[in-house]
Amino acid sequence: MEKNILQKKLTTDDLRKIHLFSDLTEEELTKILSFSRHKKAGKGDILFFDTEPYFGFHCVLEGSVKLYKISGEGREHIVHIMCPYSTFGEVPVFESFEDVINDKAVYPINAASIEDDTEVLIVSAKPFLSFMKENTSICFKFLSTLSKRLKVLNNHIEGITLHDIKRRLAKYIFEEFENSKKRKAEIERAKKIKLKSTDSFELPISKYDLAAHLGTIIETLSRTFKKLQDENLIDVSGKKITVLDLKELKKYSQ
Amino acid sequence: MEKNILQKKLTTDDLRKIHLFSDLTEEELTKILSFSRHKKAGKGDILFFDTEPYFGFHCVLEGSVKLYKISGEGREHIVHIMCPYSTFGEVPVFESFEDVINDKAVYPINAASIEDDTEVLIVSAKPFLSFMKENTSICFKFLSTLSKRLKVLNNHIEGITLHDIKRRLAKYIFEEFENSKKRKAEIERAKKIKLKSTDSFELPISKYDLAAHLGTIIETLSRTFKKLQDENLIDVSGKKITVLDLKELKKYSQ
DNA sequence: CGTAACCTTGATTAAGATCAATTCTCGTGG
DNA sequence: CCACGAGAATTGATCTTAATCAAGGTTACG
Repeated sequence: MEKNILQKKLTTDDLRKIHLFSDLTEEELTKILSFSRHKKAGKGDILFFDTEPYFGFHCVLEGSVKLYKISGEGREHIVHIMCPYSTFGEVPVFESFEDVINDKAVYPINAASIEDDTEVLIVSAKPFLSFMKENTSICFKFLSTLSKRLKVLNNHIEGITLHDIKRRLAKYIFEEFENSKKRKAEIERAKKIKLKSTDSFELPISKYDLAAHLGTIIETLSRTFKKLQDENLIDVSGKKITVLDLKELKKYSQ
Repeated sequence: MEKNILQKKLTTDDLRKIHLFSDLTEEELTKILSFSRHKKAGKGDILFFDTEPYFGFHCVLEGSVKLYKISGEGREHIVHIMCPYSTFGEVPVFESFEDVINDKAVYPINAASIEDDTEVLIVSAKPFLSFMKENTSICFKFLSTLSKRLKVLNNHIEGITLHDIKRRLAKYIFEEFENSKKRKAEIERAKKIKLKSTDSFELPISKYDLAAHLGTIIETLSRTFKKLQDENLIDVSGKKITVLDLKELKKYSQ
């Protein structure tokens, strides 16, 4: 089973699923494919690291990717967790066009896969910049993407600076629970089946990564899970979280 | 001295100083002026608050403005401090065009003036959106603005989550010192004069605001200033900071 | 010169990190 | 099928940082 043989060839249909490219024509997508490449990554594989010379922006096709910073002592803080069809590492493209052209741009953050069989698309920045000059409509998509990201970051900062860990965890669980319900409804709609309803969901990331995302460490996370459990808001069993009191959880988390 | 009489009329020259509008034609600037308004604010005056219905984006013309979040207990965290000619509150414009059109957008953060005689320009979002459809070149400016902001926020998160207060303060002082040197050089160039060289600068914001920006409180900030002073890195006298050991300060701050 | 806003300093407390020791879980190979 | 070991998660004891509470001191300004 040679991996290289299995590696599928990217098509314009793959690109079309990416929000950023959703309005482009077949011809435009083919153009983008011509300066893009495809990469597979196992759990923990680094896609790029902070201050590494910039090549281009990435897009998750399969699996998930964490964007994180590391302190001098090796402590990690996960700023973003990217899911399929979202782009990342675009900031340098727009921050300074000159720097990209002159190969002076660098990645502003670390990125690593957090799942096995993660697949990403890598779009080379320089040809993309000239592409964009002729296809300005894509600018609006980027503006929307970056604006949403800014809002997420704002909320992230708010959480870290103004709420304690219990609240942050409660908020994470509440939001992840709502997301899981949405995803489930999506599947039911797409496959026209009815899934059995449940108040449980699986944590999509490891507890280690969750701690690093909430700005804490795994021991504290463990204790905080227990506190929420002791208050009968949730039940924790491995990665399975059962929401016992959604109303209270929501109230508490905001 | 009636304030309304003194209030000067905005001209296209005022707009031209704003990076965002720097490439626009006289005609385009006049158009923008037609749906913009001018506002004066004293120290502490609120420009908009979190979740308030969205009207449009702002730009500092004079003075400075803080963007901040507040916790349930009233603790404040300053995410950004905006200086003249920088825009803020643009995120809702791009985050969802529909929400803006349907008057469903809200401001994502609080904004207040932190100086007396602050002046801001307020650009109405709806007419601006249609303006932008015909002037897509301005998109690139916005992309650049938002990208830079994302980078700043990333660094802000990094500081808050991975560095202790002493390091954060050292970094702030180092950067502010470098800024003050740049500003001074700028003035020398513009006015063709030679200012006497110095290792001092004035804190551009109150210590209260600085604490809220560094993610701490004023008592801790005071103690941290003292620590840096005891280590002979800086000297503090009111708002005047003298850098005694720039090399060490830089080394320590990163 | 009086008072309010701002800032500093000290004593105490609390949240969460660190260190250390188990326990749990799960995949692997005998 | 069980034993083993590695990585993940939990739990406890202790320590550190920074927040809180409380009291003075400075400065600026009418």
